[in-house]
Amino acid sequence: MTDTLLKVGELARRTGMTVRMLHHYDAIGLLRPSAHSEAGYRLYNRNDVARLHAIQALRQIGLPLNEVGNLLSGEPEPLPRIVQRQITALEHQIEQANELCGRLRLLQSRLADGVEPNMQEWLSMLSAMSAYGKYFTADELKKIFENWKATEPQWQQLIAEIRAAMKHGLDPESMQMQPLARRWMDLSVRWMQGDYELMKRWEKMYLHEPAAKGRNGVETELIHYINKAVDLRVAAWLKYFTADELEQLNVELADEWEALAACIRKLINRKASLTGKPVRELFSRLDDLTERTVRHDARLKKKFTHAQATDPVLQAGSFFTKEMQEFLWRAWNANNPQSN
Amino acid sequence: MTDTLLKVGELARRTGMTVRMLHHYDAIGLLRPSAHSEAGYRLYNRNDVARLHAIQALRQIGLPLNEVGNLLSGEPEPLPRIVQRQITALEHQIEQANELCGRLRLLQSRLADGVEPNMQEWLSMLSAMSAYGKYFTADELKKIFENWKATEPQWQQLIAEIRAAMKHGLDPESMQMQPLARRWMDLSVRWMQGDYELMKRWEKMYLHEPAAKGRNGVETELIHYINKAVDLRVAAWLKYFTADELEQLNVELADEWEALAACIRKLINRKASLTGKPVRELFSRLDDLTERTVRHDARLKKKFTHAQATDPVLQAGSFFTKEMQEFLWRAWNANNPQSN
DNA sequence: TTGCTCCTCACGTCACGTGAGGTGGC
DNA sequence: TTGCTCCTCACGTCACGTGAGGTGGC
Repeated sequence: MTDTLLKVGELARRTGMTVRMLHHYDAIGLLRPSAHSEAGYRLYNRNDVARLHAIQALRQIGLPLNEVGNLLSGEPEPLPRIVQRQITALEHQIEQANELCGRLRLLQSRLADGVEPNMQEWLSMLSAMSAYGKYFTADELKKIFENWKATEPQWQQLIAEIRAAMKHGLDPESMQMQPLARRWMDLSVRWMQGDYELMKRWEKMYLHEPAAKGRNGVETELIHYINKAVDLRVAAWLKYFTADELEQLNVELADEWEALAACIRKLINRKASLTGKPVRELFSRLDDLTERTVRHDARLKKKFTHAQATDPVLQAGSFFTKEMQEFLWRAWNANNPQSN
Repeated sequence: MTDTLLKVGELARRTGMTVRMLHHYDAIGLLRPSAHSEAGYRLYNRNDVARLHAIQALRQIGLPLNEVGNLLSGEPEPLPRIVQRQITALEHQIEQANELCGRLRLLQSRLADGVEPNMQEWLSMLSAMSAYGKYFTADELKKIFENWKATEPQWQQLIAEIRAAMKHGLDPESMQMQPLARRWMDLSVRWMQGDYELMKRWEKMYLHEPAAKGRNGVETELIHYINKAVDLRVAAWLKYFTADELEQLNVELADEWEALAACIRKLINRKASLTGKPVRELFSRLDDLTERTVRHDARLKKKFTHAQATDPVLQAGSFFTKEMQEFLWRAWNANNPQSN
């Protein structure tokens, strides 16, 4: 059987390449036609065609031309390893693309439920997104944004109050700031669904990435201001608990503590009997809530009660006002005359 | 407050760019410093910095520099649409990467359970993979390969028999070929899990893509040869059924039909009484299997029985040999003297 | 003679990296 | 005077696409 010789155009048509590609492969020495006609036409024989098929196969899996050339000239690197490398590279690339895509979708959905922003707004949202992207995965961001929507009104209210305090020149370490510190902490926990690591990361990002603030973000000074109050509160807790113990406490019961405070207020207002049934029921609820807060750990419960009863900072930041705390104290003594 | 002017190096350091990038942006007119020092140093003011941030944000989402430039010079195309475009493009890119990655993983796993092939084998596997990729998704291929492993021994056996018949010059449309045609069809169905569309696509690919055959694939002529027998068989069925009706038949009971044939063989060998209990039980099993084959459709059952009893091609390709069919006929008449 | 295929330069792409060779500011 | 930063060319990258200008074969 005679060896059929193909000219470039013919070979190109049969293999789905362009003539230019074959010229290029010739130029870089990847696929030299094994013969030339008298007029200088490239003539490809059966072996050349086979080599071209190999080249196409290797290109398919994403190898650059020089690696293809090396492999075909008997480079020692085994193909399985190369395939593995390509898989790893592709996986990485897919992950990157997925992350970016996720962020873009978030951006899109945030647009969908707001007003149409102008170019400036858009750009700052974009900047913020890429800043977020340095610290959080798209999935984390999705959760954070969803929870943000749920807690936004409370944040607005709280931030307004903190801003007012700051404006009045109130010392952040004063006792009046403690209730705001407590609310700040509670809201943070609720926003981040109790994930302390996430909270820390958000704060770090917020303070380090100017773009993260966006157009109408909270001023950095406000963060530093409230952090002083928060630090004081945390320091107070740490006088009684280790950091591990603190993390064990259930901090998602703020609503119930508020409700209990409202209940105490009512009893005070209607001058209820200190030894009456409503007050006894109150103590029962207080005990129950304390139990759940310490997750039924007797040792923690003792420390918790002691800290509340002793520490001025914690008392200042309590859900209960001074008046309520005194009421409770009197009621306790009235109901437990033998103690003390 | 005086406008702080930054030199390139300074700006680069603060924004994580390289000096060369800023030079480039200057050269293409994307970010011109608003002033120059006497010595020709680039001096960037606050606005320039803001513009750079916008550029960075827009680049982050994957826009090329010229689109960034157009947007910043107030191009009418709204950002939401651009974001949507980028999302679509990314999704497409992710899909492509996933497909390729899937194919590479298949390749890898096929390597893992075989012997270590040489370079030539590898290349032909690669070529085959990319040919497959034109017709099937990675998921489809995965299923096909898995089922292949399960049916491979039967295929080998069947193909050897067909090859022998071809070698002996047997007319593919002869009656002797019908049992092979039936087995071919049954095995195809089992391989592709009853997905006719998939079967068609595989055949189309196999005949159109030389690379799909690989190193030790079945010859194209064998496919054409057996197809003639298969076509004859299908044509026979179509004399009695519409194409839709044929698709309704349950074709995954080959094993049970084989078992029934073995049972008949046994009865013949031991010269069992035509009216005895074993034969009556046989008819009961036959009826049951027929019922399930036609999926309990009375009309189909009638057609099915009629076709089997009438058509020479179907009889030739039956699970039952001529001898078994005659035995069944005699037994039927012996047990149903009033009929006919 | 008319198309069609073939040939060899050679520039352009995209967003810079990487020198080369030289000057300005403390 | 010594570093450091700055300047302006200018080539290289990667795998070709796209002409330009000309020749060979039926």
